[in-house]
This record gives sequence, structure tokens and C-alpha cells, in this order.
Amino acid sequence: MSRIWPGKFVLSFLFMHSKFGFLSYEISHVIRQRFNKAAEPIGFTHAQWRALVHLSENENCRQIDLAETLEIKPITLARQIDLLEDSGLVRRNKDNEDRRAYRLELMPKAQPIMQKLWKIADAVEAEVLGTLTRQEQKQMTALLERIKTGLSTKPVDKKD
Amino acid sequence: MSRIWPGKFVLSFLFMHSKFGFLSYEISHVIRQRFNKAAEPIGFTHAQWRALVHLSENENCRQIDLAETLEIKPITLARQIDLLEDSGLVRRNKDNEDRRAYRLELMPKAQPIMQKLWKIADAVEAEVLGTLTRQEQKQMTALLERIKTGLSTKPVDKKD
DNA sequence: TGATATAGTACCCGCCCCTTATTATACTTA
DNA sequence: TAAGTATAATAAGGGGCGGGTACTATATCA
Repeated sequence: MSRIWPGKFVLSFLFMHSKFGFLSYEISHVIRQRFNKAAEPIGFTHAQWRALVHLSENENCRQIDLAETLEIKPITLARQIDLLEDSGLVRRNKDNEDRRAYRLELMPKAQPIMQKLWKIADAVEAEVLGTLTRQEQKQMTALLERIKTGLSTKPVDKKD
Repeated sequence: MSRIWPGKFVLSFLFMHSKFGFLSYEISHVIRQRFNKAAEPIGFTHAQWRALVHLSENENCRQIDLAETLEIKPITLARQIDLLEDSGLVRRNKDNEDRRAYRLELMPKAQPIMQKLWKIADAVEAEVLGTLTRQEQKQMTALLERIKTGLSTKPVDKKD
């Protein structure tokens, strides 16, 4: 029993488990941290930021649709919308055709704030992605896009 | 004022902000969710899992070193170690050379559990990465590795 | 009309991480 | 050796983000 390996369990790694999960988590974690720190003076978090951006890409949508886009539960989104509404960046408009639902409207006040937040987001990403060439950055973003697309077409194990 | 764009703020995207931050977050979020759901019967979370793996790669390290590896604060790690110690997977050994510090030891009991968790992690990743070819998976992991390496060599803005 | 489904939310909980302050120990320096 | 500083770990307490369940109001279907 040769004990040339530094740890008892290192053998597990001879089978080359992928570390994609850890890597993507750690990197996105760092991005979130840095964004939150930089955006704290403006008073917004990464989660609210994410909601804002996805909302701006799909304005006047219902909460449930936005929640699905964000891959979070409606109740979780409701909290973020509460905050954004308190800040005056978003308004809940009663849906004409379905009185249960709201349509989310981005208020004009959101524009300058989103510009600031984009600046922060871009700066953080530039810092994080700095070690890659532009070519590599594009490549990786494309790969991630494909993964994400694959996720939505191949749900976990919905029973229906 | 041509209003051919679906939303008022879509113009922001003409400048092609990178969505790497969102993408990495969303994907890692899905991975965590699926891992946690699958690992719940065994009684461990993704955070504990992460600690276990990094510990197995660097056995007998001190908490502060492991915390740095994990990119979390020592107090945050201490909680995870509490749980892992309660489960009998990890033991805190007093450091001979520094009586303030502990050396973290993986207990034999950890091995079978880690095997199960690796199975879950591998399955989740296989599912998530399924849309990419093996070549592309390697490519992307390599790129992420480089990003992560770049992160540690270029800290946020430590003042020292 | 009654049964079922859906949009949103209130309430409560868990996980993960943090800030600040504290204790015990180590190191440094005078 | 004594004082001051730095460090490893922890206690206390809190916040952000997310979920489960159950509820209300409305919609839809039979």
C-alpha cells in the first residue's frame, strides 16, 4: 500500500471529478461580493440588480414570468420587487386582463441608477475576467449561454 | 423618437455589457439547488461538501488556511466545521506548534460519505454540462480555473 | 353552480455569509 | 522580562437570499 499521496482521500481525484460546480460557484460568489460592496452606497444588491436587468429586457411582464426567468420562486421575487418599489424604481400595475396579476413597470428613476450599476458590474467583470483575452471571454460566455439554455430545456425532474 | 425597441432601457444593451456574472451565478445556483436536494437525505449541504473536498485536498491544514481557500471568513468556516465535527467526519486536533490553532483531520467515516457525495456531484454536473462536448467542457473548466487563479493573485483592494 | 388552477403574498424557516468583539496564544521589541 | 501588537479561533447577533406552506382573490373549466 504505497502512501506517496499527501492525503487519504486524494485517490478520489484520480478519477478526475469535474470541478465545474465549485469553480462556477466560487467565481460568481466573488462577483456578487464585489458587486454588493460597490453597490451598497447606492443601496442595491446583486439580486435586485439581476431583477432590474431581466425586467428591462422584458418590460411590463408579470411577476411570475420574471420569477421564472430569474430561476427563483414567485415569493422570492416578490421581496425584491417590494424593495425596488420602495426605492421608486419599479411600479406594480394592475393587469387589465387578469386582475390577480401585476405588470411590472420600470420607472424613469431607474435609468440613471441602472447606468451606475452597469458601470459597477462592468468594472467587476473586467477585473474578474482580466486574465482572459477578449476572444476567450467571448468563448466562455458562449459556452455558459449554451449551458443555461440546456438547463431550461432539460428540467430537473418535473412530474407532469 | 423611434420606439422600435420593446423596452425603454434596452438601449443599454447595445453597448454589449457582458453577462458573465449573471450566467455564472445562475448556473452555479442551479447546481447548488440540485446538489442540495439530492444530498439532503445524507444530511449535508453544498457548503459542507465544498469544505470537505477542499480539506481532502489539503489535509491537516488550519482553519484559517482552509477558510482562505474557500474564500470565506474564518467564522463562516467554523460553523461548517462544527457541523462536520458533529457528524463525525472531521476532527479538530490541537496544533503542536501553535496552541491557538487547530489542524483539521478527515475521519475515516468521511470516506464513504464523500463517495456518495461525489456521485451526486458528478451526476448533477453531467446533467448540467450535458449540452457541451467533452472537449468544450474541458475548455471551459480550464478557462474558469484561470479566472480563479487570477482572482487570488489580484485581490480586491486589500490595504496593507 | 362547483371544482380546480393560478397570481400574488403572509408567515415562518434555513442556509450562508458577514461584522464586531473577545479569548488565548504567539511574536516583537525595547 | 514586560508591553505592545498580531493572529487563530470563537461568540453574539444580524442580513441577504431563497424556499415551503397556506391563504386570498381571481380565472377557468365542467
